[in-house]
Amino acid sequence: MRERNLAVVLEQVVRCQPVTRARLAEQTGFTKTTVSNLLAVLEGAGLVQDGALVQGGERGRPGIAVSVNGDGAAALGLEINVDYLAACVLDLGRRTRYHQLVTFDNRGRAPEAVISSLGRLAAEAVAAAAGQGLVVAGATVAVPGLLDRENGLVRRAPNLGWTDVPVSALLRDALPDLPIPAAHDNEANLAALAELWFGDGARHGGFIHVSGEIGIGAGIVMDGQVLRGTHGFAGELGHLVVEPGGAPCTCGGRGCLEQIAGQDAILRAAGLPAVTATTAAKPDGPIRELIDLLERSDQRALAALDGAGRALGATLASAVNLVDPGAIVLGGIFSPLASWIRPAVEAALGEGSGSLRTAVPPVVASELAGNAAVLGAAGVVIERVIGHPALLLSS
Amino acid sequence: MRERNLAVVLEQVVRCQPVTRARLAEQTGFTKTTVSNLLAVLEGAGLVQDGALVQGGERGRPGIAVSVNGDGAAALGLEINVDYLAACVLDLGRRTRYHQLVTFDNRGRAPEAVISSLGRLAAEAVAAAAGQGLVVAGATVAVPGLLDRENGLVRRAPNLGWTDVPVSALLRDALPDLPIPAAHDNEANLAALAELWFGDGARHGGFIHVSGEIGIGAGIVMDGQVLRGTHGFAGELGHLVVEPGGAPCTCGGRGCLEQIAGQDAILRAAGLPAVTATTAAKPDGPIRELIDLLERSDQRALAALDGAGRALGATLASAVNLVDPGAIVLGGIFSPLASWIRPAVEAALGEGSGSLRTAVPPVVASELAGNAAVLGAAGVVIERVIGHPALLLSS
DNA sequence: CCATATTAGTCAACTGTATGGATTAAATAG
DNA sequence: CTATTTAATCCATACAGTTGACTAATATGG
Repeated sequence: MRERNLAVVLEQVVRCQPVTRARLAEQTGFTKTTVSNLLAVLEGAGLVQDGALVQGGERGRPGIAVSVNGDGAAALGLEINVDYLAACVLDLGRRTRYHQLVTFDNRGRAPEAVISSLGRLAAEAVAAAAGQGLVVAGATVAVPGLLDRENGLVRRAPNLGWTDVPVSALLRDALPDLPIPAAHDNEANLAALAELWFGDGARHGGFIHVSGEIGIGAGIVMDGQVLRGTHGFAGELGHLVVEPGGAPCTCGGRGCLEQIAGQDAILRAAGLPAVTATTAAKPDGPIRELIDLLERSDQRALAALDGAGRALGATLASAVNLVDPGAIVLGGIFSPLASWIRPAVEAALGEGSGSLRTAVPPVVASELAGNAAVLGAAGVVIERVIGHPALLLSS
Repeated sequence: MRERNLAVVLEQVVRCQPVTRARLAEQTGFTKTTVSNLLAVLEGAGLVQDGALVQGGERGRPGIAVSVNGDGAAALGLEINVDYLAACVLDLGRRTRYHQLVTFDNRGRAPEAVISSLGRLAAEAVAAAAGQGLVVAGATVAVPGLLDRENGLVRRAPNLGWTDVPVSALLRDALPDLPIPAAHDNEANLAALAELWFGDGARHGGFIHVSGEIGIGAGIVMDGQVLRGTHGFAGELGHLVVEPGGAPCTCGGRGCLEQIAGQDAILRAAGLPAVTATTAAKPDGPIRELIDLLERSDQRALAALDGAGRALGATLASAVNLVDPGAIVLGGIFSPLASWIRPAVEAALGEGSGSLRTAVPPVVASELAGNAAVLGAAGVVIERVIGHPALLLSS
């Protein structure tokens, strides 16, 4: 019971950053006494902090501003991707306190070796956090693959060549004991959640985050949660059929979106060499080249993006009819390409989604781009801490 | 706190129908004393009942079987449709205790008049329930239209010709005071929930319930909840595009599924006269005629269903890739037509959904058919009672 | 057949947690 | 400087679930 109420108060503090105890009591329905008691516990755990005096209304005693303690607990976000490893540390105020990305060709490397490297990266991050007075409360790893949440396995990560790897268990060994045990989740889902927590996805209620990487994935966020599906395979936007009977796809189907609007397809259509694996929106790389062409108004490149955008928009129209999102967020490689691809997406989306609804959801570009997954991973930990502050009481 | 714990215990009782107090204590984590106390409260409210002795393990004192009181509280489900009104009463054991359907052409009738008729039907149902010793705890109305849950309005019910009707508020006036205030919800969503609660939808984890009526709708159930979407418009399966550039649809698009696999389209393709409004799967009616043709192996009718099934399957493939359901449930008119339409649906579904996933979800026919919506409406009330038993304590 | 082990359920005292009302603290208004 | 208003805390009370002992009802085994 205490647990739940601690969470309620902490959530409220997070939502209304500097709040007085009196206002918290109003909002949560607890008495002022109870709020004070609960806050005392949270303060003891280093989660909240008293601040300056705040003049609430007109007259009367000013209240004490309570806010989240940005120098207490911290969250470690990790990411394994095809050609890099990344780590970041966020404090409870959701500010980035540390960020590191090391290029690394992980294809074919043994999972244990990769996780060992990741463990070193994580240890550095924990040390850096400690140097800033932060205590890392937990960690989450973003992995590009399908996972089995029941057994804590990464079932298949085709681009890494992994099968049935217990990533979080391995990481738990590599990392010093954390109050919140290490976990892993799908990269696309975490990127979508990052958009919810750190981007402006929250303003739209629910949304679909489209992440273009090697394939095209989508994270569907509704009611503050990712739609995972029965087996955790939801969001396979890239394999919706755009051209019935079109080009064959690796999935066995024909005319999949991925074959038309995927990274390789776009590059090819723009006359650039396709790459087998690459990171979305990295400062250098083939996308940079593509953007150079686009900025020079290269006709072929512009046409490539128009075609991809139309296909993407048509597919998204199906998704909009099914899921009714409040917005479409373009992430991954689509984020830096947004200015060129958005018009076509919006046009096709408008045509395809019935006029029954009042308005077609707006199409916006993600501001997080390539960092979305790591941020989302750290965000998961933050949410855990906020939802279960009791986990940090023992320390 | 009491509220929550009462709900926890009651939920557990519902799940494991005849259970002893000792087993409940194990399952819920409460102590035996607490379980006894909570059960005493629930028994006082007429929600649970002690039964016969039960020999639990090998030796030792036998336990007392606790089960849901089927003769205490009851749920009233109502339905407004284009050409009929329906009511049903379910007890907490989920048995149907009363069921009534009156044919009624509701098109063009004033909402107030319709709800007044519905109120009479509801009053009869309440009286019939009382005659069986049941006390109706609450009611929910199924309405064929888009609704605004924030303000409790039916925003648009095109087939009824309604706009912005406060259905539940009107019904609250028409019905005697109920412990749980009357509510309304979308027909398609309630049908999907009925499949979850009364059909075998629960076995599949999450599923998509396709209800063919005049249009084609879908209720997407995941994690025990309907996916509503940001504006409540989710599940518009009928307006996914199957034939880009195909026949124009009422929604403004072209080549929508509804124009190929909707009731009118199927009837037309089978050489039967189209009807503007009709009830899914009613014993008589055009669907009956179609089934007669099919049973006589009429080629044209068979071809019509094959075509519709292929289109439906192709569309569902998109939905499967996006949402990853554990099953596809064919409801509405598709339920009685399942034997003829399922093969084509499965074939198209198999082709369209990528081989990334282990298995294509099974396609099954709903057993509830036309009654799904009313049952779902009553089910909502049952779930409310089980989730908030405290609401019935005052009485 | 009776003692013992085993399981189900209840009773009485205890503990933790939130509530309610009164109290202290700190500001503004007149 | 006093009255008023708002913020936060203190203390006694009530509620709810836990703990451990106790009674009840069955099966096992000598």
